[in-house]
Amino acid sequence: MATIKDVARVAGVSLGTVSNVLNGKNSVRPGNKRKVYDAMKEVGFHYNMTASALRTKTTKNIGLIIPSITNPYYPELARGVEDAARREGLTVFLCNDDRDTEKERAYIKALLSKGVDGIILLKPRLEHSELLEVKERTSLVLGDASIDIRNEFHVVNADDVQGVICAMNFLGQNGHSQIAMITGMMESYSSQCRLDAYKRYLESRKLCYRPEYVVSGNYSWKSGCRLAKQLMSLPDPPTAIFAANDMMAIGAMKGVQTMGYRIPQDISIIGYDDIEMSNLSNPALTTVHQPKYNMGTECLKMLHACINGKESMDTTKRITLENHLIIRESVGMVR
Amino acid sequence: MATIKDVARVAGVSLGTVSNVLNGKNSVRPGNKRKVYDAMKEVGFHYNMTASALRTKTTKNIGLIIPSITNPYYPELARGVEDAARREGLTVFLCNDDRDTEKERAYIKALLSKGVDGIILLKPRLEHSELLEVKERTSLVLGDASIDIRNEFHVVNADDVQGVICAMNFLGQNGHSQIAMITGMMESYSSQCRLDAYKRYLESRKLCYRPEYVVSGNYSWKSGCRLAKQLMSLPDPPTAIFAANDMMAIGAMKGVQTMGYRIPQDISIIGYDDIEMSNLSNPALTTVHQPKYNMGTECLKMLHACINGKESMDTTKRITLENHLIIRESVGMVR
DNA sequence: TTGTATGCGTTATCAG
DNA sequence: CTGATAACGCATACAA
Repeated sequence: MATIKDVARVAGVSLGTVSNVLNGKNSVRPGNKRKVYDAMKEVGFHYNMTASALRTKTTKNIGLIIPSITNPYYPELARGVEDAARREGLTVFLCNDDRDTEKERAYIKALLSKGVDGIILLKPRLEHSELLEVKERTSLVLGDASIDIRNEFHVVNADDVQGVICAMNFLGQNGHSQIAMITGMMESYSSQCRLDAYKRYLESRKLCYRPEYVVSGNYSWKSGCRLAKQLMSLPDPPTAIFAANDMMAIGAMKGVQTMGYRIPQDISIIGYDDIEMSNLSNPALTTVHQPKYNMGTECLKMLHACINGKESMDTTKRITLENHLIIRESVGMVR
Repeated sequence: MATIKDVARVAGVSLGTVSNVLNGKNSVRPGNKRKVYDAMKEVGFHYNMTASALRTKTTKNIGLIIPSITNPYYPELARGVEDAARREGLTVFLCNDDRDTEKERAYIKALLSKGVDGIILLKPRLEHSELLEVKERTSLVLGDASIDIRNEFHVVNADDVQGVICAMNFLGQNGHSQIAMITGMMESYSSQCRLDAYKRYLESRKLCYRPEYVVSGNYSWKSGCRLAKQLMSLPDPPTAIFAANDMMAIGAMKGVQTMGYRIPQDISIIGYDDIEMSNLSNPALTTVHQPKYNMGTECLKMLHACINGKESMDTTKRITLENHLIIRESVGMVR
């Protein structure tokens, strides 16, 4: 394997000079630059980033830890991260933590050991103190994270309460007052936010909160299917169901349809996320669009700023992205 | 940042000893081992894999290059790779090449420079000679790749012709003889395989091949929707449509439904891949299941074997995984 | 079993 | 502008 040493020898210049042309330093005589390039070709030189990393203490690698790549929400976000990363010359380690704290910890440890320049951690499960330790050792950006009161972390979130209000308002405009909710897993911060926003909406409209209208799923279509059936079996079933993600919403559609209900004539269904498949359900799903790709790019931009030390006092430490409603066919006027 | 040097000093042993306990060499006196561990805690030691990588020339990192993470086919495969990789202590760089040869080349170059121990390349677009160069520099496993006559590469494929035959047979059993096909992009090797298999099936059944029944999509649901409509507008429309992936199949369902056709009474539709969403279409999609996750784990196993030099003459260089049919609701007896 | 010295391929420092 | 030389943190021969 040819090294810059070989290049230097063949080019008849010194190590330092080769290194300089490699790093685009302009303090190299054009003639020498030429010679170096020729020599690189001649000896078949390949730059070794590992050596560079050891010396400079920067690897140009970052870690992205997501709950699950199988959940269609995350690939798009991951894509946003990757595209933005490539623009900055960064390569990303993609890691699934399966919503498992141990796995999350293990991946962080591995990434740290590999000397990543930074980590983007989505839906962090580690507790405050551990997160602080990570932040001590590398640049850290949190996504979909609960608020840290003390403003200690860099975080980018989507505006859950605004998104829920969007959906609930639209249901309200369509005359719905009996609105059920299929929440996500309640350990999750954003699930709590969404449920809170749901309750607050009800309050603001002087609608009564019915505990039996709130059920908790696990983001899978199967749970949506099962819970929707359960909801529709209530003595006084809802006229609309709001699911905390599209997978569950689509499952819910399937569930109520097998019971013989028509959507949206008999029951309205609204989702959250706007995954591609929500176009394809029958009827097409009305849902809250989350700016997934943008969340990814924003995460990376923020991380990049941290890495480059532009994260001074005045730098934005917190970004909250807005959602918006996508009106399709699954919501109708109340009967 | 504490190094093994610090640990050695604090533990009162030598550098080499610390290195030995780190690498699990059993030739360390228990007492010393203990002292080393204590010292590591005391000085807050963190292992630096970059340094190790420079020295040993192995990074424990690998690259996985896929066409698109947004296509629901790949996340599951990627997941298989990741899970198997973790078991081997490998971390994976995930890269999307967007079916763009330039991007593919760029990613490979970057990965090589980062010293990955191996690369899994899915649906390779680079030509033979370039691939050979890559193989010179690192371990390489190809997935979803066209056959290399000379048996020069390690490759894992799904059995396209067997999968197509599965689908066509099932259609045949249901009395269909007018079967249209929505293919993938014809630059792709597996698209060609599938089309070939389709033609051969027709031939074997003495059915005539009608060019107007074969249309070419781009894997998106929109193309499936458009092309299905086109197919149904033919003077003599087909009784069944076979789409080369589920996204197009589901799009096709949507398309024919908007034209007023009922599935499967008026038209049967069959897909390929068995992505999760195919459970959720209405009616549920009958499709060919591809062992996506297994393809991922098999790719990694093979790569791992290559890395460890077990890739001698007798080692399997080629694996072909079987598909199987998932019968749901979108195919019916011909009217 | 343990210690010492050397090198992995770069970058950085500092004379020249 | 260029060249020599010393790190970076670890692994490995080899000597003890």
